[in-house]
Amino acid sequence: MVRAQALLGHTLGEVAAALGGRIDGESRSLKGRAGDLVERALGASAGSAAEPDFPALGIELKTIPVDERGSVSESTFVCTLQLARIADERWADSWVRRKLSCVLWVPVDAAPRPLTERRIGRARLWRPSPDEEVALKQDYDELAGRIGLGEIADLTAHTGRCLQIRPKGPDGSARTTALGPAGELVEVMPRGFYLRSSFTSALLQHA
Amino acid sequence: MVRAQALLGHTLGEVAAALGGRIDGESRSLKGRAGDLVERALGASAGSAAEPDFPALGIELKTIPVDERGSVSESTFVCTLQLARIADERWADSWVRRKLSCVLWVPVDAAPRPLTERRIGRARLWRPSPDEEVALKQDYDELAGRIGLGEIADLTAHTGRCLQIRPKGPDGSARTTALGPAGELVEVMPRGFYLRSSFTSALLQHA
DNA sequence: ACGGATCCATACCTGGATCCTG
DNA sequence: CAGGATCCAGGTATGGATCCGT
Repeated sequence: MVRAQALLGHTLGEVAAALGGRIDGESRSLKGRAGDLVERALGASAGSAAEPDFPALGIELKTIPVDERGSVSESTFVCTLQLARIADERWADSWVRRKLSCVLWVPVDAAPRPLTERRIGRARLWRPSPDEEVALKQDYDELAGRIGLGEIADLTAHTGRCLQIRPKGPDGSARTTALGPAGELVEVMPRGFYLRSSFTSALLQHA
Repeated sequence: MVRAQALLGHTLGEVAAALGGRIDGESRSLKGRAGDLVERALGASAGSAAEPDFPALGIELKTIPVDERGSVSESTFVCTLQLARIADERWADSWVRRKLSCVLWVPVDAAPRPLTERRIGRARLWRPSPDEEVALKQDYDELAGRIGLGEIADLTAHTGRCLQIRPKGPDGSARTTALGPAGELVEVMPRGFYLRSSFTSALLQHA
């Protein structure tokens, strides 16, 4: 937390310079760079799989784009759908719940200016409140239930008040195998769980 | 085959130049380069997994180092041991057999001179003869049997007349999980199947 | 001489997210 | 404006084999 507070008010360009890195190029070529940069700045174990960013602390790190009033401007990716496992996994043991059990949110200015000039906001360490967890569980159960019924191909991002399912892949032609309504194999685009910005905006206000 | 014959007598440097590539550096930094180069020269689908190099033809491509008399100077890697599957897989359905069912051998001069100066020999399209297949099957059954008994940790490259098992990994610290004699989990170095050079020397003489 | 150790290229997967068009 | 599409980095796995000490 001390390290995270120390970033408050600094631009991403300053952080990059301090770490000996650069963040140049088109904005669409920089999608994950702010996240990578803050991971390095805080000493997270980058790129490791199936573990929190700070394994010893059980903390997940997320940068989150906010406007001048503190509203979140984009949804937040949580994790990939594991189509093979989701039918057997209850909320209590789900990857989504583990990922969201303890998150360090680091707001980053989302104004339309060069990444190097955007400033880092006040970091918040968050655990879901009882109300938040109920809301997440309800969405999860509904989404997982529909997948269990083989309705994955018809599931859109419209379902879910705080948690939704959206495509997650290199492009629209990506395919993975899932089970259809009659138990048959169907090819669908890989998906991921995302948090709606209304949910993350609210939790940042509370925290 | 026409393309493969066309390479006869040319140096790897000539082939690299024709393809717009280079093969510089220390010899130990060039271990797989001859193979990569000949793949490109013959239009093989490089790097694809679980498929032959020429999927439509069912042909596997292997460059093989030979001395001036045509003797093979190194063993030939066949495939990785899949410790999880090998207990259930019979020779007839094994990855080893599929890999070796039809191979285009492209001899490459193994003399101790720069890779660019080494010459390509006469390519042979090979299928195992009945005798060769019996010999391979016997070795495979013995090796797979010992693995099935949980003896993987004690298996050395001494076992097998034509097919052997040797380490295959980035370095000696690599580890994978296997089953020991009492069904317990043991950590061992990843292994691969290899053909002894006596076997490949003989098959090149016949072909 | 050869068994154990090692080296490179490339594809693939996961984790980091934001882009952008109807 | 948000659902569907996409972009980059980095680690891991696989495929190409030969190196090299005992």
